[in-house]
Amino acid sequence: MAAESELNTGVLLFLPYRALENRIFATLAEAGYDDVTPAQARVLQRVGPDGTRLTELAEQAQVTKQTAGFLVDQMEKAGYVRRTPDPTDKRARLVCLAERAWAAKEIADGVVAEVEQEWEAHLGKRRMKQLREALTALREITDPWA
Amino acid sequence: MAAESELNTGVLLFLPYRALENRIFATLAEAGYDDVTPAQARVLQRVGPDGTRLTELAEQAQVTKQTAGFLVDQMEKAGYVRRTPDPTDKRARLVCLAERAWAAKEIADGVVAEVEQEWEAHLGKRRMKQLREALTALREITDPWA
DNA sequence: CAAATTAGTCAGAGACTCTGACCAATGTCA
DNA sequence: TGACATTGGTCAGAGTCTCTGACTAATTTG
Repeated sequence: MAAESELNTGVLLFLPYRALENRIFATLAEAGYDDVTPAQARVLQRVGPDGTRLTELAEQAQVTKQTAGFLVDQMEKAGYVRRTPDPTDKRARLVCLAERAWAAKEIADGVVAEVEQEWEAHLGKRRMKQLREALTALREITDPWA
Repeated sequence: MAAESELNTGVLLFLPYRALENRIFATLAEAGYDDVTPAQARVLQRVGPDGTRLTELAEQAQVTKQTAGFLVDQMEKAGYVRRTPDPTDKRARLVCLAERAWAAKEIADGVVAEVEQEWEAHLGKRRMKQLREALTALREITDPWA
């Protein structure tokens, strides 16, 4: 290789992202949550505390509502979510986190905190803060739901 | 929502990454390269200038060699890559970029440059530099091939 | 040289995602 | 109010992606 960092910013973003994701899945699997697939997790992550509609989940996870429905079906069978009728719209149902999801989420949050600490230890408090600050600002122009 | 940024660093990394990826695929598709799939692209990205072995592609893209082989087969048919015998090892073959891939890569590189400029315009030169600097440092502990 | 390793393929199955066609409830507006 | 468009969601079918397991051939190691 030649000079310092030849990588484009996309790859630079992706590398740590994937490292974190891998850690989360590995820890979750060890703890017995080996039945969540990455595809399911991408949807599960977006379920809000008061439940979220399928269509909204689909949009945010960037899949079709059919796909989202398919994944929610599986997660429902596996005990991660529940569907409850939406009181404000008889067509809709709210996807809500069930017990198993809350428990898994607790573990996942723990891993995230752990990894963030490792990163801060490596970068130093100042650069870690700058990183989060820049990424948060970037969100304004890259996150459609910001 | 409550305070400022409640999002964990993983999500923060993923959001801009996906925004960039979406832009690349959209532009590529407009330019007639609508036959590369995301899965293929993840492998294609890793092909070095002098060709790369299937096994190495598989490792870096984090898929099995069977999967990598399957994707390379398709890209070979579509004219994106070529397989040439590895002069140093009769078992192996080198996957090399073909004409169509070079052309697509040029477009993709253009989009990346464009998006990076937009980001810099939004963040300012200083914060963009800090961002890349922090990400590059992070690579030391998150990139197995660093 | 025999044994272990490494590069890659073949076969089959499961997981993921999409398009198209639908139904039911809601919203819009003349 | 009542037709029409929109929105939330499902069903059916097909194509894509990925994995596990088993196997061949070339290379490396002791």
